[in-house]
Amino acid sequence: MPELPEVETIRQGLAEQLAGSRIRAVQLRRRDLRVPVPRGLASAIAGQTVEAVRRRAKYLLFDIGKHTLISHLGMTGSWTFASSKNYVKHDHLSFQLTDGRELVFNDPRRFGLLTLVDRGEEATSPWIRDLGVEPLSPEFTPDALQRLAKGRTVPVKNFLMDQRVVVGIGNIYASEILHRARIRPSRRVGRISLSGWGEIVESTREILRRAIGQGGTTLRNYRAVDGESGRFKNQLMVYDRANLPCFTCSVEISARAIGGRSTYWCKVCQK
DNA sequence: CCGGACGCCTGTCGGC
DNA sequence: TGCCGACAGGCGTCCG
Repeated sequence: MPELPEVETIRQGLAEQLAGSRIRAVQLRRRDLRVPVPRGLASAIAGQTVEAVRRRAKYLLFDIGKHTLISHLGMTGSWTFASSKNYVKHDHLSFQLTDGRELVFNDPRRFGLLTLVDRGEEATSPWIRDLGVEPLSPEFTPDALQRLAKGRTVPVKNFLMDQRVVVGIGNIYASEILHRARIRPSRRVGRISLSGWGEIVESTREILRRAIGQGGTTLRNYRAVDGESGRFKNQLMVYDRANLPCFTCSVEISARAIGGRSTYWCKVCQK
C-alpha cells in the first residue's frame, strides 16, 4: 500500500504526536505477521520513551529506549491513534501512552513487519542492509542510475521499483514518474540515455516531493496518523485511469500488467 | 547473475 | 441474494 510519500507522511505525523511520549504498556495481540514478531518486543519497549521516529526507504524506525523498532506497512499496514479503547479487527500491536492516548498498528493482510534492533543499529539488519539510494538525497543521480542499469534488460518500471536500486517507489509512483519523464514503462533500462536518466531523476524528485506535500495518495486503505486521506489522488496523471483521456494529449491511457503489476501510460506522450 | 512467476493473507468489487 | 474469480499501494523465494 504505502510508498515513500505515504510512509513519510505517517513519519511526520508520528514524530509530531509521539516524540517524547512515554509508553506505559504494550499489547501484542498477533505475532504471525510476514515474519514472526519477536517474543520480547513488548517487554523491551514497555516503560520507555519514544525519542525519535525516522524513515529509511518504506521502513519506519522508532527510537525507543535502548532499541529501534523497525516497522514496514506492507500493503495494508497503518499506525493511528485509537479514539476509544475498543480494538477493531487486525489491530496487532498497541502502545498505551502515559498521557492516556493509544497508538495502534493495524494490518489486515499481515504483510507488514515489526521487529527490534539495538538502538541505531538498523543499518546492518537484513531488512535495511541491501537497500538502494534514497531518491530525495544528493546520491540519487543520472550517473548512478545509468551505472546500475548498464547491460540489463529489465523494463524501467521494474527497475524503479527495485528497492536495491532506489527506495520508496512502488506501483503508483512508478507509473506517474515515467509519465512525467515521457518514457514508456516497458523500455529496457540498458538502452536509456543519460539525458533519459536525467528526466527520470527530475521527475522522481518532483512527483515524490509534491506527493509528500499532499499527504500521499489514498486509493482505498491508506490514512495518515490523524486519519486524513492523501490528497495526491487528485493529481494522478495515469494511475488507475485506463481508457480515460490523457490530460496532455487526450489519447486514451493504456494499461497492462508489467512485472505482474498494473501499469498505466500514454502511448503518445511516452516513448 | 538476471528476469520472471509465484506465494503470502484478507477484503472488495464486478459479473453471472 | 450468493458465489467465484480477479485484483489490491509489497516483497521474499524459487526456478530456468
